[in-house]
Amino acid sequence: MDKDKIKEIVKQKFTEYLILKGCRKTPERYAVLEHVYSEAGHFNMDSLYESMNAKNFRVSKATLYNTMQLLLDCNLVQKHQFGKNLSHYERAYNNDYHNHLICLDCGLVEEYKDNDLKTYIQSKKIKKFTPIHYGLYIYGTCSKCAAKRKKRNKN
Amino acid sequence: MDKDKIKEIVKQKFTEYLILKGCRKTPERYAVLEHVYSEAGHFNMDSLYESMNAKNFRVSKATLYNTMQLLLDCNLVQKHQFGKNLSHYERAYNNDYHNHLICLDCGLVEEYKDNDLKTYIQSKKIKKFTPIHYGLYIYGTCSKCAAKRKKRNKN
DNA sequence: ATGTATGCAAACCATTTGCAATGAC
DNA sequence: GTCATTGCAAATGGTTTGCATACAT
Repeated sequence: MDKDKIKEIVKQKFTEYLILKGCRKTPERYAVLEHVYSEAGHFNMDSLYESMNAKNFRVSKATLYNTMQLLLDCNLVQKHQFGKNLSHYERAYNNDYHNHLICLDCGLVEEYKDNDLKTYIQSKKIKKFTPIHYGLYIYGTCSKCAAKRKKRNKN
Repeated sequence: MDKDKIKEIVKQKFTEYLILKGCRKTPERYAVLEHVYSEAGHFNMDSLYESMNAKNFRVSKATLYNTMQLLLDCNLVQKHQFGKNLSHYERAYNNDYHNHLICLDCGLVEEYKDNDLKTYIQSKKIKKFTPIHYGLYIYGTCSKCAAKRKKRNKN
């Protein structure tokens, strides 16, 4: 789908959510949404803050966190934690579902698509629990670090 | 398998790892391993610290973190982060594989077994990546919070 | 004897919070 | 005009680090 079309739709969804919750429709909130949906893949608060600054839209970290919580609540953003205490985020609407491969040594995160798995997980019915989203994280070593590890273990 | 038998084996594995890495076999390290394998399910650093204190084995937080890193490195412990900046851990050896259901509202974490999924994921070959372990986290609302949410959204 | 591991306290750093000023309604 | 939201700076809290002491080798 067209990127502008997607932005249009998520803006609409966000507006509905803000109205539902009785929250104000501030320019800061829409700017954050706009920038989040301009990011190609994962980002963290610092990188988002920097990229918004670079595009001359200055919001405080406090507002960034506040707005991100709203976006998480209305499922327009998904949050990830890959083992470190730095949260990663990515847009959730119209973002092809993918799992994550995380290198335990260098921290590299790769996306890994598996539609069979997606279908399987989504077909599952879990009693007494209403799933909203999920994440599959596969931890291991990327090819580069696997080589380094081998070498290191010889010492 | 018998709990004492498991402790015996992991102790053995830990010893091998410490020797491989040229690390010292200190009583603190074995005490941490022992306590970790006495925990029924998930725990965090604070709860482990408390439970070790309660059993009159006092280790510093620094040593706890240091030792946990070693146990992670040799795959005797698995680390989880359920969306908050508090890491959870659980023993990894002979611990039936299970996925996690996390309630976004109250933070409750439930285990959820699915052996078909386990088999499926483990059969996957991923190029240029060597998997060591993985985690499937399903976020949503538990039955209690789903009810509360419904009510809240009416306001 | 040597140098790694420990305990303590301080430092770190992502995230949260308190509060005065701003601005959406 | 009212009160939610913002920006700033300070606080929080899990984790990490520096360093003197203890102890495994």
